Amino acid sequence: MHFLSIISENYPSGYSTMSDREKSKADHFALVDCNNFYVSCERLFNPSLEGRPVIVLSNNDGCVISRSEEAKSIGIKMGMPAFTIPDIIEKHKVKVFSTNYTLYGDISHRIMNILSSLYPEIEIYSIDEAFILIRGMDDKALWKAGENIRKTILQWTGIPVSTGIGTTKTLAKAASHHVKNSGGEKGVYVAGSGKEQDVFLQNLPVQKVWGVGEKYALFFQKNNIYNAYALKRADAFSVKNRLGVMGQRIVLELNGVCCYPLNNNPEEKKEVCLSRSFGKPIIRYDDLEAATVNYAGTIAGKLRKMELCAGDLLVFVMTGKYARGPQYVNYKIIHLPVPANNAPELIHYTIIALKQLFRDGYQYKKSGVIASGLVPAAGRQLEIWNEKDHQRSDLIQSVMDNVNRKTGNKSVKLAIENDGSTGKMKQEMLSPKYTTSWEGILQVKMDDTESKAENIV
DNA sequence: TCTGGGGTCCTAGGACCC
DNA sequence: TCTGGGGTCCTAGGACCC
Repeated sequence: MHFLSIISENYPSGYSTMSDREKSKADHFALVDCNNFYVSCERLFNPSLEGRPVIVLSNNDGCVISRSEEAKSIGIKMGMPAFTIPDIIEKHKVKVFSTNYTLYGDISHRIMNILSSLYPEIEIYSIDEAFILIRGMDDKALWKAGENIRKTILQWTGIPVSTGIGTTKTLAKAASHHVKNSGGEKGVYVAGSGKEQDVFLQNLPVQKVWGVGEKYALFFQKNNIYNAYALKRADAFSVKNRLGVMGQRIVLELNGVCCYPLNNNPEEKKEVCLSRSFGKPIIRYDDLEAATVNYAGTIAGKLRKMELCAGDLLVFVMTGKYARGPQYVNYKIIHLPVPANNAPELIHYTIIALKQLFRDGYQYKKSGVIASGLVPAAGRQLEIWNEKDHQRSDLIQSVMDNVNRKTGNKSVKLAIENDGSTGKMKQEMLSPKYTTSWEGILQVKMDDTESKAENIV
């Protein structure tokens, strides 16, 4: 049965009735997106990587998470496990990097600063993307603005970006997708309006529309909707019946009805999570505890930085989902008697949970801690019975924080926190922290005939 | 041997209340 | 066959994002 067989031929009433002229000058969203961001970061400090296939791997050197154009063209797909492609790497001399978040985070920060100096109405959407609001420009001016963004960021940081522009975030996303696939050398596309926009949307497969994942794509295809244009013309209310408001919003946004305004003042986080796969499977309880306790300690630090306390702690453990042998996945939620953000308490409850979760005879591959029920540290409710212990833990923590601030990171830590060697990640091809660590700074050698940059670490 | 990690939002259904 | 009805709050799980 095709639930979407009623396709609305006319614009549903109640939608925007602006003239084309008014529309063209309306507010626009621009999505600025760094091209192959992690690879571009690696190339910044290693020019010999230009023109070569380069990839960056996820934690534990697991999957491919960033690819240069050359790597894409030889068939390396996003998310491929690295161990399945040694022959391609060998044959094409692919340069492989472990992920270096310290470096990428720092470059990202610089780019976002530049962008927000150009356009103060900005929403940082991910490490390599931001939405900005551009007001009162016509198409011609929008193209110019996009080109200027690209030129400025390239000149000031060396990172190439592309910009997609449209009257909603979904249209801006679609435009950005178009830039990357059409190899537009200007690095800009404006979704435009009328016939031109229809053609552009017809060329966008429905599964590439922002908000359409595997399940939604399947549903649309079953209903003969294969591209963004067909989805735009689908009846928003039929879609809502089957997919809920999320589906409806996608259709509305494609029609230029804004459902997702710019969020330039993101509220505080709702949860903080830290989890890792282990380099080697863990069998003993002590090792599992040693690895997991550090996550709790790190989360406590993040919470203090955000001036938040956690009301609940979720601790989980799991065996490798691809491993042979018995499988085990379990979690435990602990409601803290008093919201906390000091390491001693979070670690205390993490251990209580872990002891209940641990079963002998399994090869653990991953564990994690999620803090939720976050409340502002200043306004938290104290519980009279626990106040004494609580204040003691807070005091210990603040003394440690003070010492660490003066003497450097983690020079004082709890005895139970360890050096992180248990369950350590595999990172065999890590580049230096070029921009955030003295040891990582690039050294330049000059002689009479040539100049070359190399890093001696 | 080797397959990432950190998020958000929505919804259905259960518990509970009057 | 029929067993009250309506409301709120919470939570687990699903779907999606980068």
